Amino acid sequence: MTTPPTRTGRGRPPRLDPVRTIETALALLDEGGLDALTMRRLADAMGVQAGALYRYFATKEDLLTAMAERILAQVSAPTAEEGGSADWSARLSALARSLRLALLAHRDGARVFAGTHSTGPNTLNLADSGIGILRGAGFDDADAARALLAVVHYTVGHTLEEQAALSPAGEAPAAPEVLREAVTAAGTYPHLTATLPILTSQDHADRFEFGLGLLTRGLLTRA
Amino acid sequence: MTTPPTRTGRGRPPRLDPVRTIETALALLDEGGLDALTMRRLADAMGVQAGALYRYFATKEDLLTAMAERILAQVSAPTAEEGGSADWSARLSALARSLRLALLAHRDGARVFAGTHSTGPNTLNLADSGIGILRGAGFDDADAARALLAVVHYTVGHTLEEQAALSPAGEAPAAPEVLREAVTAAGTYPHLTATLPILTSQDHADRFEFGLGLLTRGLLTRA
DNA sequence: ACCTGAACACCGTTCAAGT
DNA sequence: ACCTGAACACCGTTCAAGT
Repeated sequence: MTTPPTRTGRGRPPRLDPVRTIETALALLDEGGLDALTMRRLADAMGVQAGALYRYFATKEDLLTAMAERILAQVSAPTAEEGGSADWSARLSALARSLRLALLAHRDGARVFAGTHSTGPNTLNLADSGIGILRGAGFDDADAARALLAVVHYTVGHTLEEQAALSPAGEAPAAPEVLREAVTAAGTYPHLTATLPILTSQDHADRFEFGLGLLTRGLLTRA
Repeated sequence: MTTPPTRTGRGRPPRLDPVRTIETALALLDEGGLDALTMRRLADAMGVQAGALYRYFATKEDLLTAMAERILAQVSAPTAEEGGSADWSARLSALARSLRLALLAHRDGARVFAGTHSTGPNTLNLADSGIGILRGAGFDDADAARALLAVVHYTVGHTLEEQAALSPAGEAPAAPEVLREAVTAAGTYPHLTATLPILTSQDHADRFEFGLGLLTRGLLTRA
């Protein structure tokens, strides 16, 4: 209890360890968004010179990949009771919802995820359990894999847009206003005009559920 | 025929016009990808100093938005004979395929599209005709709008991934190798192991069609 | 009106040198 | 082994001044 914090080797303990660095980077992400996350600012926050970061991350992209992997730690693979007994479509939906929430948990989380290609355990677990749900439901390998990819791509595409509409945080006139303006000004978009209330709605959860429902019901016709 | 090119006003004609600037920017995008497209390099290509670009585009983001709008010019709204007589699900699928191809027509096209929010005519036409197809099929306003958004989000998510796997162009070991390595090394991903051939397949058109089929068949159960 | 020149406040990355 | 200091080769953006 009174041991100095993390004194694993001899020599003086490094000021920089990858785990703390990734967590600090996520904190900076939440504060200022992806564009404000620079190697220099991260180094500052870690009390170190910028060049020192490169002993643990070869490039900024490597750092971002590690961040994406860390973000997916919040995805709960539904092997537990919550989804273990439910039917396959409910379990697949739960996985997709969990992915969306994990991405939403950090500012620009979807951008970080979409811009990297992690092959870490959290990422692979997500994919493995998703495909497992579908194979367990009787889908063949090709259908199970392609269906999981479709669900992930939809989820990322949706959340990317959801966070883009969210990130400006009160700078510009905000997307809905701009769209309403453009549509009404032109006057040549009857279907956009009719659906403007839905298109400018901020009920992103509802939107997400609708698309997710299409995918799972489409899958159901194949089962 | 012998008139000097584009002599519309008096005074000397500007060296910089927005249309040529956007086209040059797209050419630079195709050459080096999004990360290599800088305002300075674009200025160079236009034979001008970097600051001069700011008379026509307030920020780089504005330029990127104009590029996204230009990219969508290749999307053919299926009001013509190709899709005019087909049923609504075929027409909606044709629109989605057309969007994917337009994004694929430029390097990092999906990234440019996903990172911007154009309200130009090409963008609005795409959305209006998509929603129009669905309303014409009998869907109510809410369902038509949310279905079109789902299709667009899926298409963007898919194409983002498709181009990410494509862009490196032979630098790193390429995504499929890395994935195979990570999965086989861990040995704890039975479903990934079983579906590795599909997951590492490069038949992106097939993958896209599968997800698109899920969405349209899911929609069919609502019609 | 349109563009130049030059600056401001930054970037990611590398690498000899220190401790 | 781990980090500093300092540099290299860039960025986006602004703005007085020229023509």
